This record gives sequence, structure tokens and C-alpha cells, in this order.
Amino acid sequence: MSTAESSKPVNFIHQIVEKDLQQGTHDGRVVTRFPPEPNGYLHIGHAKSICLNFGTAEKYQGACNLRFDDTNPEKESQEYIDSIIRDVNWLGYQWQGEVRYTSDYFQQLHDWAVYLIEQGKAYVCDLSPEQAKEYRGNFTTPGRNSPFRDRSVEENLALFARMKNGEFAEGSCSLRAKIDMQSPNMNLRDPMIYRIMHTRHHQTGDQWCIYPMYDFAHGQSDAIEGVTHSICTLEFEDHRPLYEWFIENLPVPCAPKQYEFSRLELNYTITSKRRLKQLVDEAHVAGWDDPRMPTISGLRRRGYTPAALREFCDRVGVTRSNGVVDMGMLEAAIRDDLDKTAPRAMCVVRPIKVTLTNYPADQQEWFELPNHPKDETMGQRQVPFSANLLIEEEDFAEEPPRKWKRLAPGEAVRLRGAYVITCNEVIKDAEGNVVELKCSYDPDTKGSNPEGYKPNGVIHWVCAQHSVPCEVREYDRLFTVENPAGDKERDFLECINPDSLVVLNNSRCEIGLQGAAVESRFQFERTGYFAVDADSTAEKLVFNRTVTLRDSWK
RNA sequence: UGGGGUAUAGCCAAGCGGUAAGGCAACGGGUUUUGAUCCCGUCAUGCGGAGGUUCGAAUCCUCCUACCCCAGCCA
Repeated sequence: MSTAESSKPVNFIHQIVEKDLQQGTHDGRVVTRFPPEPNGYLHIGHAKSICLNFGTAEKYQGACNLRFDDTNPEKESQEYIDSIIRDVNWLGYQWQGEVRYTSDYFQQLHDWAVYLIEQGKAYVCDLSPEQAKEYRGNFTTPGRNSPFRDRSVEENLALFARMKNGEFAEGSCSLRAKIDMQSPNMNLRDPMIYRIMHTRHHQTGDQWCIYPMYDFAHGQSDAIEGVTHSICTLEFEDHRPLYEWFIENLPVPCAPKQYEFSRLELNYTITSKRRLKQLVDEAHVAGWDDPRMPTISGLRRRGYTPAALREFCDRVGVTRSNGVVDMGMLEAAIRDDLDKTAPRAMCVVRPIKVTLTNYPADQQEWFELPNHPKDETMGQRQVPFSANLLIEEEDFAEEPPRKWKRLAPGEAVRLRGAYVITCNEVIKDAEGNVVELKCSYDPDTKGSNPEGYKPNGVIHWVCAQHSVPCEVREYDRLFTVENPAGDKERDFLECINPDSLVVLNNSRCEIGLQGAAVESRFQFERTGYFAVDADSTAEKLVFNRTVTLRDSWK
């Protein structure tokens, strides 16, 4: 097979980069940037952008900057900055140099605004927000020129200086680029480039009371940093002509190019910052890092690995078409990773007592089980065994359905890594609930099956005394419908899955898990992948179910 | 409604004029002391629709349709 046949397809952004490299555009440099506004926590959609930007730099020996697009201090905070830095780091990417802020460039941006005024390409407009809206026109009606459009350079310079000096109230005037009020592209109808905002900024304090708009800040910041490929999402497509207008009309050091790709959309969840914030603020979840949240920090706490998230982004691909990715793809990615890397252990989530009537009551033995069925480098572990055991409630059925491969009256199953047992007696409480199973074990089945004998199933178990009490949090998808935010009739909050979290307090895991580190991950055999939650204490381990095992039993 | 985009299987996605990759899901079968993993197989005479160009079209042309984005002093 040739390398061409075996190599993975190259996404359209990478095709552009390769062509640029080939033609020597941007002097052969590849510089990207991940530019979040610090107004919320990063979510799975951002992961796609992070992977694309950092991944592109990595692939082509370029560099990627981390820049906070902090032009609107009203919505931003240091908490968000800290969380974003943490999340990008956790995903395993390293940015070039220091973390950058658009606010680092406020002076330069201001000077360029002055430059535009001097060139007669920007003016101070006294139209109120309402009037400006009216003058802008709409899709079918062209806009009209502002009555302040033809102020002299001198007047504009003076007015802009007074804006900057805090002489005007918010909303009383703004600086606008003089482009084309008739343009079919609304972004070109004399866009606002500076507004007055008497708000303290988390980085620059009270230094400024005028702040640049996104359009005026973004491209120029890219240029300042020497960005070559400015990758953003599709909704900024209409902004590209404006992005280019500023680059062409300002004495910027280089000419970055903007490219757009489609946002990641996942079913059974939401990625709107507004709604995620609402879930947190109204306490529908425990916080931004609640394991049910599609945030990076939530996924991390849920037990997802950076490798799985990166693999997922890779599998999803990069295109310009809007689609909705199935949650199953995300789950497949984490299963693939954890199957290879997570040590196995046994944990009985919903215990039911099993007493071995023919096993000496005072006897105890230890079995040696592999930590991984295929990877012997992961070593072995010791698991204690005695006459008093615990098995999973759902592994016993008084009246087993067809093809049942678990325990039932009169039937035998293997206790994983130990003996084959047979259920002889079912003990119930006053309400008729099964509370204990009296079983007998077969000493000849220790470790392996005798000649010609094979029980029809294998179940997990734990020693009643020598096991560790723990709390298990079974997480499921947060919403019951594919597109929670897509229903005009029903608020997304009404679509929250009432069973998205089930807490079990009587679970017991094998002794070796005692003291397991927060964030360590395990496969609880036959039940799923679990990660140790930060809520764990010395007295009680808390496990989060990351994802169940695939279950093909119907 | 003016402008800008996008349509390939249930979902994501390759393809760039030479006869429809791959992944997820699903469905069969094999191995298995996890109903897991792993392995093998099936899954688009078809590329939003209709015309056209061509020996040959998912790829080029024309028209049509559907969906997404834009009328913040948000990003």
C-alpha cells in the first residue's frame, strides 16, 4: 500500500496551509491562535477549535498563541481566564510564549483608530443606538449616511480624544469606520469600531473607558502577533470583508487570512454559553464542572481523557457544513481510550449478599487477577475471597429470561477469577425482596474449569468484609431529547433528564482501590468506566461513571 | 425579503472528470473466565432535485429546492 492510500484525509484548512507552504505565502510561517473571550467555561465545541488551531501549528511546525479576546469587560472575569488556561493545558497543548490579551494591544488599537480618522476613514458619530439602528436599514433597505459622517478630520480627532478622556456618557457617541451604508453586507454599513464603556477592565483596570469592538480588534491583533491563518467559526464569514478592510487600510505588520469552519454540534446536549451559564446559575447542575456538563472541566471530572477528546475531534473532522454529531461518537472515543489504559477492578454497585454454605466460615484466600486482560505489563492485583460475598443485584434473577448467563436458582455461574458457585436457596425479607442467596462453591473450579465443564456465565463479586465501601454516581445524558435548545414550544430546562444522576451509597469495591487518587480511572468489569471524583475522602471513595460498557445483550 | 454559505448512508466524513475511502451506529458470525475487548462479514447501481456538456460527471455548466448565518454600542 502506498503512503498516499494509507494516509488520512487532509481537511480543507490543512489543504490551504499546505498550499501556502508550497507557494511560500506568509514567508513559509504557520501561526494560528486560539482566541476565546473569557466570558464562560470552555466546552466541547471549543475543544474542536483548540485541536484545530494547536493541531495545525503542531502538524506544520508552526506556533499557536493563546489570546484572550477581552474587548468587553462587562462579561468577562479572571475566573474564566483561569479556567480556560487550565483547560487548554489539560488538553495537552502548549501555546507560544506568554498568554496574550487583546487588551495588551489597546494602545496600538487606539493609535490605529486615530490613523483611520486621519485618513478620513473613520468618524465620531453622535447617533443614539436607536437612531443608528434606524439609519443602518435592513436586508431589503439600504442604510442612510449618518449626519455626522462628514465631520472634519480635526473635529473627529478632537471628539475621539474626548471620548477617550471620559468626557462623554456611554452611548452618547461612538467611532465608526467610513465604508458603505449601501452595502448588502450589513457588517460594512459603517461599523462601530469603538464604544464608550465606563467599566473597569479585569486586565487594564481603569485605564480605558473606550473599548474596541470585536471587528476592529481581532484582525489587527492577529497581525500584531504575526498570525498567518486566523481560523474561526462560520458565523464570522460575513465579517471577513471587514477583517480584510482593516488589514488593507491600516499599517499593520502583516496580512493574516481568516478561514471559517463549522461549529461542533452534539446531540443530547447544548453548547450555548448562555444556557450553560443558566444551568449553573439556577443550580440545575452542581457547577461548570458538573460531570454532566459538556464543558471541558465537566468532561474531565466525568473521567474523559485529553487523548479521547482529541481523538474525538479528529474523528469528527473539519468542514464548512453544519451537522450534528452523535453523542455515541464521543462515547466511543472514551471507551476506545479507556479500554486500553484503564486498569480493571470489581465493584458491586448494588450489592446482594451471597453466603457460601460449604466454604469454611473462618477461611480467607487471595486470588491474583490481572489488571488488564490483554496488557500484562499492567501487572496483577490481589483480591480477597471468603464465604461472605456480595454480587450485583441485577446478576441474579429468580425467574431468568431466555439466554440468561447469570445467577438463578439451581444455576451455576463463575465468580470472576475465583470459583463456580451454584445458587441453592433464595432468602427474602417480609416484603418479598431477595436479601440473600445461599450458594455452594465447587472447589474443583478454582482458577480454571475442570475437563468438559463450563458454566454459562461469569459475574463480578467482592468479599463482604474485605471490600471498600464507596459511593457510585451513575451519570447519564443531561437531556432526554436530541436537540434540547431546538424546540420553540418547550424550554430546554424542561428537557433535562431526571435520571441524569443516580447516586448509590452502598456500593463496595475491591480492597485494592482503597486510597485511589482523584481522577484515576478504572474499568469496573462488566459495568463501565469510572473515575475517582474530587469529592472522595479518606473514609469514602466517590466514583463517577464516565460511560457504560457497550452492551450487546438484548 | 438583500447578502453570504452548505447539501455524499441513520450520524460524522473522504472524494477535487476515470466509475462512491474511513469512523460511529446497526445487523450477522467467530474467539473470550467482562453479554467488554478483539477478529471476520453485511450495510449508497447511489452523491438534495431536474436538465445539459463529455467516451465518461458526486466532481464542469444551467435552473430549482431545502437548511444555516447576518439587521448588538456582543464575540
